[in-house]
Amino acid sequence: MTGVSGPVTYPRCVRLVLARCKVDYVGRLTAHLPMANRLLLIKADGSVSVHSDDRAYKPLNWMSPPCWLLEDGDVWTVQNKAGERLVITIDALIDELNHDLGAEPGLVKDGVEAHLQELLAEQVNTLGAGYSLVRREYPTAIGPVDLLVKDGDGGTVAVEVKRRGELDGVEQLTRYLELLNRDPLIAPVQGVFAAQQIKPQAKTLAEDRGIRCVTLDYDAMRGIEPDEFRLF
Amino acid sequence: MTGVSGPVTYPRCVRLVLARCKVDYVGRLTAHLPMANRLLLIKADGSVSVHSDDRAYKPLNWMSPPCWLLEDGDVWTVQNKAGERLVITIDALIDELNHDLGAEPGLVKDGVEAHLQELLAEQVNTLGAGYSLVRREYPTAIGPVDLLVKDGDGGTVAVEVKRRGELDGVEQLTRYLELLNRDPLIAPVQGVFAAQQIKPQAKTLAEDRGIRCVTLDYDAMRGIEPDEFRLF
DNA sequence: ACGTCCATGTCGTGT
DNA sequence: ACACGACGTGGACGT
Repeated sequence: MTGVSGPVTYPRCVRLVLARCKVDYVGRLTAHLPMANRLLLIKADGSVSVHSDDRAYKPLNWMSPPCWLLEDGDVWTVQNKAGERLVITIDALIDELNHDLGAEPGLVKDGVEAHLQELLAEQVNTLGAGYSLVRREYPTAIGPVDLLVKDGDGGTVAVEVKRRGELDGVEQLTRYLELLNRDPLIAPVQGVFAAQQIKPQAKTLAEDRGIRCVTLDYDAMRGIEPDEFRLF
Repeated sequence: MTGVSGPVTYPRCVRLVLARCKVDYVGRLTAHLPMANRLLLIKADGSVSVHSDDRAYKPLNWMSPPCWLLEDGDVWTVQNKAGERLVITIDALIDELNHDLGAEPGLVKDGVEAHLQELLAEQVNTLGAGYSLVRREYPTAIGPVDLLVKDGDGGTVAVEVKRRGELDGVEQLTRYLELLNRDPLIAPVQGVFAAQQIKPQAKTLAEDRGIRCVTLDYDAMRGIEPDEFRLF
């Protein structure tokens, strides 16, 4: 009805609306939803998502924060700074539920790539006798190498760590190796592709390029003391 | 042409539950959510997702269909065939809302990569005078090349079409070119990287590898008749 | 079932 | 702001 201007504070409330509506999105692409019953989920972060009763957790349409919802009668317009627009036209409200959920303590994860890398950094001799860590996230012009290590003979080795080893990871390591091997101060650099699971194509491509593949056992690694402690 | 997924009828209801709960996921990784108020969204497709009041449309935890929800008192266990488990322990139910949304007519999209590829296939002379289409999705052992075309001199050209041109796309085209150029019947094959927007690094890498970069204007292409019609 | 690739990917991190 | 890489990526499509 009336235009809203100035700073908008979101109610600390999740808002669930069941409504018969149609939706149009114009942004990175254009998309249209014909009139039908849907769930509109408006979160305290300002996000709006339009759900049907399928597609798992993915909405049919959505707008991510930061964005702004303007309710003008039965036309709800959600817009972001980039000019993307989500226009929801309400034909009929079916039901609505609001509630303040309070603070979210946060999700705790274990077993992501960072943990693998951390464990392998502590246990580089998993890769071979006499191996030692130079550093994690070794910086290069095209991004950091997961682990830079020395083998038993003092040769340099670049290690790419993945949970799941696929083609992309091999390409990534290949780019690093190309770059590192152009530097006469550090060349020659060998490559190691280390992952919990390595897809056959990735293994083939890697070995075709002279990259050694190592399969990691996260549970075993988690149970093993760091290299330093094992010296005693 | 249009991304229409036909209407699907589900017999059940969307179920919205506000509850104080804790959640544990054990599967591809392990994750834990301490006790707090959350939105549980159970869809007719069987999916379960646990939302806080932020994170845009992404749930904190979820299980995708096909999966099965077992409610045993205040302990809800969702499980899939791979043995991944989501255990939701309910401390208190706050509110609940159920409704049969009925059939979803389906989302219609316009402007995805497939449309770009389709338009460029009709207008290959955008790439150069005398260019002609051999075929879309030209099959190779490592996947289909978006467009295979002939240039004005009868030389073969492999085209990779992207909405946004990034490094991955260049790597992808490079793999195709390597493979195609090993086949004496078709070699030499030139590469063209065509996208609505090409990132500077992708452009640099592509041109370093002798791949030509072409920026596409989707709106303009949509307004242009196919090559065949323009011959008259 | 596996491989490949697109996605309004989203999200964090470092520059 | 941009670039880069991880993600329980998810999902579609082809073999």
